[in-house]
Amino acid sequence: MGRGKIEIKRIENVNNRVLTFSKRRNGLVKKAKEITVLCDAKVALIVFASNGKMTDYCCPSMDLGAMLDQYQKLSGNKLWDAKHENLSNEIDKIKKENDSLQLELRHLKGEDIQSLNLKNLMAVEHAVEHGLDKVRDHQARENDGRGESATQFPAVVSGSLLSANSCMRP
Amino acid sequence: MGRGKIEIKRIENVNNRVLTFSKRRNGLVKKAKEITVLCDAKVALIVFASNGKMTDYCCPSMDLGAMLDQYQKLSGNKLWDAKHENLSNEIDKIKKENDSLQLELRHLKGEDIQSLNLKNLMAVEHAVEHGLDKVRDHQARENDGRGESATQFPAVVSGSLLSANSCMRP
DNA sequence: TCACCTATCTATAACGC
DNA sequence: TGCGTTATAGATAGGTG
Repeated sequence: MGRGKIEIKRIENVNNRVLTFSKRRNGLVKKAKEITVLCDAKVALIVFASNGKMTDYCCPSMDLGAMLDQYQKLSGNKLWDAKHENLSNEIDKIKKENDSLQLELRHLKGEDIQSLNLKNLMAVEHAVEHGLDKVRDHQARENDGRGESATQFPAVVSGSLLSANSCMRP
Repeated sequence: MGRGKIEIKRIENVNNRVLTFSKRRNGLVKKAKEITVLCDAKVALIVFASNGKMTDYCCPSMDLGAMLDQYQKLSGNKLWDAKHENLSNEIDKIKKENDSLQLELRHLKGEDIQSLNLKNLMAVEHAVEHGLDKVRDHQARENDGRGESATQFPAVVSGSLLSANSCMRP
C-alpha cells in the first residue's frame, strides 16, 4: 500500500526498516482499537521494536492479567505455572547451597564437628590453620605498614603458629 | 475500506459484527506477521471474540512467556500475582544471605581479608583461633576414644593452642 | 455459513522538508 | 527525528451465489 509494492521480507536498510516499523506499529494498534470497538472484541497486543522499545495495547474492558488467565485456560499453555515452578526450584537450589555454606562455616568455627570423621576433621583443621596463618600474616603487615611496633598482636610470620604448636609435640 | 465508509463504533447487527470481526481479526494477524518479518519486530497478539473464542499470534523469535517478562520489566506492571513476587523477593533475600555467608567463609579461610579493618581482622582471628581450638579438642577426644595414642595429632586440651601462641609474646 | 467479488476506503512506500 | 504529501497497494463493507 504505497508508491511501490514491497515483498514481505526483512527490510535491509536500517532507516527504512525503523521508519516502516513505526508506521506499521501505529497502524497495527489502530486496527486493534478498531476491532475492539466495532466488534466487542478483547485484544491484547505487545510489540517490541528491534531496539527493544516496547509498545502495548490492551482493550479497556479486560486487563492484561485477566486476558492471560483466559489465554492459559483456553490454550493449555502455562505462563506463570511454569514460571512459578522455576522460581520454586531456584529457591530450593539456593537454600541447599545456603545450608551447605552454613555447615561449612560452622565447621570452620569448630561447631557441629562431632559428625565429621577423622579425615574431614583434619581437613577442617588444615583449612582453619591456613586461614589463621593468612589472617596473622595480613595483620602483621598491617601493623608494619602503620609502624605500630607495640600493638596487641606482634608480627607473626607465616607458619609461626604451627611452629608454636609443634613445640608442644613430643 | 469497502463499499461504504463506516463509523468506528459497535456494529449493532450481530451477523454483521461477527462477519466483520472475522475479517478484521485475520487482517490484524496478517499485519502482525508482516511487521514481524519486515521490521525484525517481536509481536504478541491475543484476541477474544465476543463469543469467547480466542485467536493468538506470537512471533517465532520469542515465546509469549519471555515477551511478558520483558513487558513487566519495561512497563513496571505486575502480571504474576503476589505469590510470584514473594518468591522473587525470597530469592533475592536468600541470595544476599548466601553472598554474606560466602564472604564470611572466605574471611575465615584467610581470603579477601585486605578489605577488613584491624578490629574486624582481630574478630576473624579470634573466631578462627576458637574454631581451631575446638577442632583440635574434638580430634583429641576422637583419638582418645579409639585408644590411638600415637596419632599424628596429639591430644591437645582446649586452650592449649592459645597458650602455645601466648608463649611467643613478649 | 461460507466463499468470492469488487467498489471503495485505508494504510503506507517513497518522497520532501 | 519526525511530520506532511501523494500515488498506489492492500484491506474490507456490502453484496451475490
